[in-house]
Amino acid sequence: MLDIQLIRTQPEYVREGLARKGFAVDFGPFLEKDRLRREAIFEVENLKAEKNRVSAEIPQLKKAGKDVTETLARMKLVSDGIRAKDEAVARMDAEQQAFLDTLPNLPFDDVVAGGKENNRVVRVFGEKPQFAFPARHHVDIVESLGLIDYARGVKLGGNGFWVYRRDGARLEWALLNYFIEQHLADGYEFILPPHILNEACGYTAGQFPKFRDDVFQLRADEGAGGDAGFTHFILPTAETALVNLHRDEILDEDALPFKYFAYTPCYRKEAGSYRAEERGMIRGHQFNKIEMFQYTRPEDSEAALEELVGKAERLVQGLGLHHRVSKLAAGDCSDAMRKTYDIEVWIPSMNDYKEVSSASNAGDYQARRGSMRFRRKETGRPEFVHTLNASGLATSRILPAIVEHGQCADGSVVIPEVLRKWMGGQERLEKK
RNA sequence: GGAGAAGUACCCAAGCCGGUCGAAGGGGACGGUUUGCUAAACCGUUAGUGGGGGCAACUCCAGCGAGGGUUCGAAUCCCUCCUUCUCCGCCA
Repeated sequence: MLDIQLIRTQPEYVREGLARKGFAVDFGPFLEKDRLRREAIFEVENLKAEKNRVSAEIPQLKKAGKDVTETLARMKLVSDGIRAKDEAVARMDAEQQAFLDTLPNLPFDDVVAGGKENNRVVRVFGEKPQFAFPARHHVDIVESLGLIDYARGVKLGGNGFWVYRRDGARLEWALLNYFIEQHLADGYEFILPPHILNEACGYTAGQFPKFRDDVFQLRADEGAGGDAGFTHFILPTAETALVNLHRDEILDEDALPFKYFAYTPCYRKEAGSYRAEERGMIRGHQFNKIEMFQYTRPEDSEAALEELVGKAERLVQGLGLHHRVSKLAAGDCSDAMRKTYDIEVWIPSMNDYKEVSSASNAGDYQARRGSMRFRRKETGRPEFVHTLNASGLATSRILPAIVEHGQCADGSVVIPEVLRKWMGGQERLEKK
């Protein structure tokens, strides 16, 4: 959610920022409605003040033995007026909130306008691997080595699911261990959150109401639940859980920044997004990811974003995978984000880079939605924190990259050094 | 899953047969007096927050788990939901 005060005082600045995201808006009608809304609030609050005043007098009048029937009748009218005006204000509030909910976050000033085509590569690590033999697709490799069982994944869950087996499961787990070890070494707190979250979590993250259809929702029990009959959903990323950890809290300034990481599978519908070139495990309904998350003071969030990107990059570098880092144009950032870097790893079979981490600064957008604040010692006043998130990392594109980058002529795969201690010391994945 | 009980400010807790109750009391915290220092004692302050109006001083509204309802008036009565505790059942 954007600061309504900012829209009131600098509508043109906000309009321009949103335009860079490709979001066109005219605040004229909004500001006029906002004015009427505040007028109505003023009126109804004056009525309430009168009601309170007279209500305090009634017992005294009674005590003095005066007849209050006329006063009661008059107050009945006042109360009816309050009720009617309250409803009108509630309608205006709801309309205003609905409008504010549609507004994406404002990109930072250094984020360029436009979509994907304006993304800029800021760093490159390593080079594209060259093979002296016909390089194979990761699906062929993992199937021939018995690492991933696609057919049975489909049997169990349908298209978009797979089963890790033997060294495949072990490699997946080794990756997660490698990530966890790094984050612990960097002083991040390890979180294992619930995977089933309530409605408010989706709202705070900025995913609801717009992206409700992208997640798996759980139908409420008979008689319970919200309008649509859904009260909970399965998280599409651990970010959704982590951003809600401190919802409705006022934090100590001294305790900031909070640095968290969480492991969860991510569950996504990915409806209609299947593409032939993404066969395998590039885009599934369930994938494993470790998510990093920070709560910072506003003045610290830019540095925190660089820290998060750096951490994600080092993880990929530790695996020896060729990758690049891009700064996204405004239109390619998620709605809730002010600035985003993507880390993309080279997938030889696709002749392309695929995202393995996205690091973003949400500014106070999520903090406003979820009311996450800290008390500024200098002023004693609460302020909204900034929230940042970054994958660190998603495995489902790392594992294909590892097997394709490390493949040998004999069909075996070299295991990255850093993972071997979780692979029983094995150096290679071989046909058993 | 069933049956009970409870949710009040930073914490504990009174109020709960409706009306100067936005809320007694205690603890804690903060400030002060006393003091060689500390402690103790005593005095004082302590609803934060969100939202209106006002240049401002200031003022008003909301708020006793959440949301509705009854009433001129609700912490107090009614309904729904959430959470916690106790007991029973079931179970990894």
